[in-house]
Amino acid sequence: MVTNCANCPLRKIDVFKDLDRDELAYMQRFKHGELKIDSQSTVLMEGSNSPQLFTALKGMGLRYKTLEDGRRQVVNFVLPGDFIGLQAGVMGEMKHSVEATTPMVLCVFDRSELWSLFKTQPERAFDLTWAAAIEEHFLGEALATLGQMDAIERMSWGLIRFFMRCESLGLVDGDRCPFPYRQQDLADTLGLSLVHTNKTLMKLRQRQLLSLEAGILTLHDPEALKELAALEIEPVVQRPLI
Amino acid sequence: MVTNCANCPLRKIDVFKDLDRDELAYMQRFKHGELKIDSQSTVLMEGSNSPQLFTALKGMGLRYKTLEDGRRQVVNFVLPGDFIGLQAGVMGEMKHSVEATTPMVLCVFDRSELWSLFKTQPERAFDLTWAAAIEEHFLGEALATLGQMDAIERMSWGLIRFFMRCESLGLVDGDRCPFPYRQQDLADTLGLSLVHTNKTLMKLRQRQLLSLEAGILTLHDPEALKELAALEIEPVVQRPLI
DNA sequence: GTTCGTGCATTAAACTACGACATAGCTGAC
DNA sequence: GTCAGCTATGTCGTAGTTTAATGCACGAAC
Repeated sequence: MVTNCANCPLRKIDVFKDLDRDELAYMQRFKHGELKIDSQSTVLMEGSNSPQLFTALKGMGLRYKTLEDGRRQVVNFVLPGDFIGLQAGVMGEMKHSVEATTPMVLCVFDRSELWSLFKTQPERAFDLTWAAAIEEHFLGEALATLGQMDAIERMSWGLIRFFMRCESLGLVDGDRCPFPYRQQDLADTLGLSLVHTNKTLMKLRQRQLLSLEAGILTLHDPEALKELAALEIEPVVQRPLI
Repeated sequence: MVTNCANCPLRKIDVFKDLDRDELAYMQRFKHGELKIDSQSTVLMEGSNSPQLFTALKGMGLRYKTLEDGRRQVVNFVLPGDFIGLQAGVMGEMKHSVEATTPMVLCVFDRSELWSLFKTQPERAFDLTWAAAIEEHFLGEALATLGQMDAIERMSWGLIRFFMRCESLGLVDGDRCPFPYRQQDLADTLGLSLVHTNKTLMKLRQRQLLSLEAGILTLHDPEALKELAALEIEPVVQRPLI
């Protein structure tokens, strides 16, 4: 456990960088531990009584909301380094859950420890807020996509965005990156039906812009895709705003 | 100026509560000042070189993104107490702007002061992060709305959400609240065309669920609207998560 | 006062992108 | 083998967009 936390990506993304040289003290202070979950298992983050916050360490998944009638909206893909849980429990209506699409390792720590973090480790708190700002920005962009763009634009946007996130995590090999999601997941991300998602993917494949099979996404022509996405996409900024 | 900051809503929403008894010191420490803008004027928040953060003090407006081809997505309505500016400048593609739809008063302070806030006033920093979490949650809900709901559901959701925000600010009089927006603004919020927005509004009016005229929104049957919005809406929580 | 212009709400008619449904193929699990 | 879950395509209906015309309030010019 402790050894695992030594190379905890929390540090990698600088959210808790330089926390403490003593790993044991780190564990104790934040009461955090490791949680392994299988592929396809879900973590429900109900209302404010979700006492825990997570950071994804390994694996991939997705974060989504469910409506009572079964409709599902994927809010974002979950990649290593992502901080999850703050956004739950603010208001109380839709169910907010995280599902692993590959085996995952999460770093868990107690929500009650958050306040002490702000008091004792302002730098880390600052980084955490910065992470929230990045997420907020991403959601605004997603909102514009669902509100204004058609199927092809949405698909291009979604796949490029995912690819670039992988890129910044060093998960890209040439023009290929892992993509452990089903077309249904993509549909629920982009606000399209499964069928239409499939057809849109086909169009892009036929235009030789990408291929998507066996959990591998390949972008043959990222530039053309960016054109289609109707926006000039810049890489994700990692550095703070001071 | 200083007197104006004495009843600065920053305190009201507890983001900067109990900052300093001395208003002058408050002003000096955060180099913040007052900015009055007319109705229909806009503030552009380009990339990371937007050096300022705002809090809305008085009036209403909207925060939106613009695509190169002119399409516009309203991200959220701006009401007194809203903290704006963190989300800009993280990545760099769509233009992010704020437009006043009534005369507004903003409280401005320097982005460079943010870091000192985290070091010296952890409680305020904590509240700020909490505010970001609320916003993040709202955006997730908006995303689910644009991705999964049809026109009537979207309209019901949007108007109820706005009404409840007004409620929590004490701006509601009976079943009426101010609504200083055009139908085009609503359309760009909900991802609908202007004509369809109009038709949808008409349907809801004919069902006696609401009326919307002369800048006043009246909800005759909030319960029925909540049913239509396909979600059980809870009031916005103001208290922190410790 | 009339006349024009401008901005917004309203309504109707033509067109289209997308969803619903149905069906079939493909793969791996058992 | 069968069964379950995912992908692939075709047809058709509809919820939505686009365009355009009308009305209506308000202000400026004269």
